[in-house]
Amino acid sequence: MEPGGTRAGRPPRLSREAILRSAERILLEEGAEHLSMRRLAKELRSTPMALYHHVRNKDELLLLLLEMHTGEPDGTELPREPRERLLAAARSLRETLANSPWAAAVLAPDARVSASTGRLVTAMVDAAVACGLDRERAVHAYRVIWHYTLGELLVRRSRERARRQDGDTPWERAVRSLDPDVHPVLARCGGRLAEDATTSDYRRGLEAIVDGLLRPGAARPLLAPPRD
Amino acid sequence: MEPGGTRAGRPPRLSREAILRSAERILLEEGAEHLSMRRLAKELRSTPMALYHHVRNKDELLLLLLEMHTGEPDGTELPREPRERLLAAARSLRETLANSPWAAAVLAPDARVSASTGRLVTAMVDAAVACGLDRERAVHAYRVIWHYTLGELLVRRSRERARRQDGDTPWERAVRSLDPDVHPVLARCGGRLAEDATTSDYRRGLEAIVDGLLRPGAARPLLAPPRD
DNA sequence: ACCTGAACACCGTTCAAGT
DNA sequence: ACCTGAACACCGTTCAAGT
Repeated sequence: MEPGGTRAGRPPRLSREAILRSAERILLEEGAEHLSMRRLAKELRSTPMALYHHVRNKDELLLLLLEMHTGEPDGTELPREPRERLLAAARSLRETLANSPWAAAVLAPDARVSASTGRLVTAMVDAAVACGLDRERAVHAYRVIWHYTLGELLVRRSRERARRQDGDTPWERAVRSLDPDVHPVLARCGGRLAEDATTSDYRRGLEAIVDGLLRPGAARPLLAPPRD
Repeated sequence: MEPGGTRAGRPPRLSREAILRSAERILLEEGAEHLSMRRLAKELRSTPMALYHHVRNKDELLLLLLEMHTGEPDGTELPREPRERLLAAARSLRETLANSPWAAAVLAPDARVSASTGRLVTAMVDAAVACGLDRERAVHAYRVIWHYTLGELLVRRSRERARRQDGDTPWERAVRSLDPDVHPVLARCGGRLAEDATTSDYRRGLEAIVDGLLRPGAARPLLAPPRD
């Protein structure tokens, strides 16, 4: 219903790009818990509602941020040998997510965004097929690895966060203040069993998982007879 | 500074127990996202601040709720054979967490509460030792299994939540509204790769992982020579 | 078309006061 | 000792209006 189409009305001062840039700065420098629409608007010397003109809502904003980071290929060359390829893709996935300090915060509420790292996911499924699994089993193998990787990521994150505020998350304070007589388990091991999860721990676990998924027995029929 | 010690001052109308009961009701009937101190106070026909007299803060409240559920032994008898015992303990852990619909919401922000299911955790470590792993490797094995279990739990939860609101989380709406040309990966597989994660998928994966962790090669020295 | 301001319906938590 | 009310410093989002 307009004459030329483009270039009508007031010229924009904000842009989706500028918004994403600012949001990323906040995430990196202040952490995911400080990213809010209001805070972001302040950062841009604008009002909360101006943002809603460039982004549908906060969820879309987070989605775009995740896509921005994981969308760009990370350049690592994957090896050709199938098993090594599977391992390398998994490690690369973990690293990609670990290197955006906020990815975990975005993933936690809705974990299936896993798919946004498509290149690595398909690499993993293909490598699993090349290892001799049928398609169904290959997808299953990918999912097992993804669950392991996500779990490791989230646990490690929560430990780091706790340590960063020198051991005084509200949660930790709460654990410490519990009466050990009434809550023996929590009080006793408030974190002990989750020692430092290192990269080499992840790798060791990953190799065990992959070996397990590729073991000869993996080819047996899916509906194993129930034992009793 | 008081005469008899006990029974001084105004008689309590609220109690920690009553608060926890109400909180659980809200969690079960309305979901974790509706549990707030204010909402809970309203439920109890009281004020937000009255709660703080019985509970240090919201974190402690969640902690107590988790402990309440996972503290009570779930009665399942674990088999004696070590490998089966390991598997059964892991499955039981998953079930315990899966059956409190809010456990995931509590775990997500700080995943190391894993420890609150102490009986199963120690059962797993002990079973791993009985399977022939040394102590260090047994703890590592437990952690690998825990990471897998947590990841699976969170992914499954997020799918269920999405489905419950017949496929219309804000997040999903955001994914759908993305321009597929600009964000090909997310738009293409917005959920496809994370099909229905079933209990049998979990079990299959768990068995593969356990077999991998217990494979003969697991006994080789931890610092394997780097391949190149 | 792009932006603003005020408003709605919420949060967790602190502080000073009441009984 | 237990509870209340008002207040502080926040949220995400909608709606009506301005330029």
